[in-house]
Amino acid sequence: MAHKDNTDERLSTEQRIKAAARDVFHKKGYAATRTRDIADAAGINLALLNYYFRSKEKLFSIIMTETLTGFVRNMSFVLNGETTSLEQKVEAVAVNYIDLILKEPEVPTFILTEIRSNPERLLEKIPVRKMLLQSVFFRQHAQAVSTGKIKEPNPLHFLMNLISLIVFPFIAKPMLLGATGADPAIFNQLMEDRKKLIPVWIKAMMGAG
Amino acid sequence: MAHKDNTDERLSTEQRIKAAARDVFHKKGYAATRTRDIADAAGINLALLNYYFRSKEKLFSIIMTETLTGFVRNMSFVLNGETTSLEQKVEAVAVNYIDLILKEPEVPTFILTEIRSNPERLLEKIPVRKMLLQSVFFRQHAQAVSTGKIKEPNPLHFLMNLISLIVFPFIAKPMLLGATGADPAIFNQLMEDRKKLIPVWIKAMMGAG
DNA sequence: TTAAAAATTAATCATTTGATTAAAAAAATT
DNA sequence: AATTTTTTTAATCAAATGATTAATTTTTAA
Repeated sequence: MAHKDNTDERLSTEQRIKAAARDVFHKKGYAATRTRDIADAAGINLALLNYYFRSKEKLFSIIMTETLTGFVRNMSFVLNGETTSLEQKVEAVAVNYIDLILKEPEVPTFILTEIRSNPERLLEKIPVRKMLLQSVFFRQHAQAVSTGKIKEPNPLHFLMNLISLIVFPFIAKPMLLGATGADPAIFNQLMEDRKKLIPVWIKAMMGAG
Repeated sequence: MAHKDNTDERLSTEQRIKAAARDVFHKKGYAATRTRDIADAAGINLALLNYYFRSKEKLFSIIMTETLTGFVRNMSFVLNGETTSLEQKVEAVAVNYIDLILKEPEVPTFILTEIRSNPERLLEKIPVRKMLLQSVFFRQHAQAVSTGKIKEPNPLHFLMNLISLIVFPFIAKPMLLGATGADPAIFNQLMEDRKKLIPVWIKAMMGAG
């Protein structure tokens, strides 16, 4: 039986395959990915992929779970901070997520397109519901509404707006670059700017109505 | 040689195939689509697909072009209206696009994910650049900035914010429904609400800074 | 009504693709 | 050093998939 211990050799090969799989899956999605592409990217024989991970499906499942948890973990942590204000949460989410996505720009599109093809199976991997509906964030939002500091009573609009402003530009990046002729460096600078702009915008818009 | 004339029969079959292809491609994307799925959905023999459209690739290209132009045409028209104000343009874009997407909710994700795999080839099909950079919208934005009515000087932020607030919720729909447990009817109502909310929000946020 | 053209189908091909197998090489254990 | 276990590879399989072909049916035209 293979991989029980943790020799450097074994781990290194397995990790190389996972890293390659991550790259290729993120860039092309499950359906367009060929296991041979992953093997080539990892510099290993195709059979090794199945030796370590049994199947494309299983390998994908691992990558997806890790990718999802990586993206949800931080959000969950921020939204449930007991000592931070609503404003501070908005600032933290904006900065953390833009930084995170700048490092791996393909992840948002990857997640959203793969969820399209199998919503239930992917979402069951993560307890998003409880994390969200009973979050400190939602409590604080209700409080701010009752005080009159926030006009829009539905917290989903608030959260959707925040995530939309953060994430969508990355999803639309190819279109934006194609449409404007701007180069990627300019795009990155725009996203950097938004780390400070989005909290200001959110504050202004959610107080309005 | 086939299809020269326009008998109802021929047109009807060709249109059936196109309609089916549209459905399947929109729902699953190019890579995950099987030509047999399209044939089944259209109720025709697989060979007929190639008889009329030569190849999966060519059929896809037709669908993609039609889908893209359908989505860009209206935007272009609104953004270049000479007689409408900036505010009116924002209102029109919000209403038109939310209505459009409510009718075909899979299209935004379809476009954005397919553009990822081939940005140049897909964007060359449409003259977005000129339409955008020399638009009346951009002119009016610059004017509003110089007047001080709008704080953010970069029109890309303005446009990105507007499109983000409109489109992203549809892309994130599966995730949103999974995360909240809400049903699709509630989602649609939220989107309906946003037709009026987004212009208010945009006004408030872009005047801030 | 008959002949030609167009549309449709069943059968089949060739390639791609995920996966397996059997053998070889490398590493670990005794 | 010898043996067992683990890792790696080349070769191959079987199923899926896009596409074609040759024959059949339907429609159009003469």
